[in-house]
Amino acid sequence: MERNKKEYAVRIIKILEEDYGHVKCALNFSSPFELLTAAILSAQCTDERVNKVTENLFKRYKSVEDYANADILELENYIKSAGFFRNKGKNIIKSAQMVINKYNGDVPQTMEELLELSGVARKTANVVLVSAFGKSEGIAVDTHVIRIANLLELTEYDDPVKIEKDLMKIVPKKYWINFSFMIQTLGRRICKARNPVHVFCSLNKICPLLQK
DNA sequence: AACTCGGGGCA
DNA sequence: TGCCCAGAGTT
Repeated sequence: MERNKKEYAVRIIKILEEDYGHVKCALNFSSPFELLTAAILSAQCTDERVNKVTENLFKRYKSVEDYANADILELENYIKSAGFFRNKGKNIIKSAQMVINKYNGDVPQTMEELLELSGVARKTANVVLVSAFGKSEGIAVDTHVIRIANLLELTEYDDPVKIEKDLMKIVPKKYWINFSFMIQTLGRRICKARNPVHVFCSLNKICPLLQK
């Protein structure tokens, strides 16, 4: 079963690479801490909306110190439209303080350390590792990945931790980074949670949903 | 395992 | 105007 699923996964990846092989992180940022901030904001929020928020946020706050010393109410005002802004504002400031106090101002580069930061769990940590540092200790699993991996019958159930473990067994390691980017892009643009655009889907020849 | 934490887009 | 989208933390 594992071998067949691996071959199936690679087939999917090869097809997706034709359309999405060049795709990178959808979040805008110009430093690791900006990416960390954007990634924290992206919880339960689309990347497009995060980019809208960070456009002004990144003009107002330039350094990790600026975030660590930020007035919570003022910062919250900048990030309101990303939703859950009271949690996220607190988390951004607390994470900035920890980056300064514990890591000398540099965003840490391991999963274990990133998970200690406020507002950072596995999905966000994976995003930071991949896009800020080009490292991957796992596969970023968001709702797009859950939906599409289940749809393609690569995985089952909806526990992101379990899905990530299963995908790490099925997807060859050299594809981990691109797999997330490509699936997320497909999920945002084509294979949406609602009203998927089957005609434009790269996978419409093999999608189990369309074979019945 | 179940709950809380908002706001924006679209019908 | 009400439904749906998108993760982390706490109990």
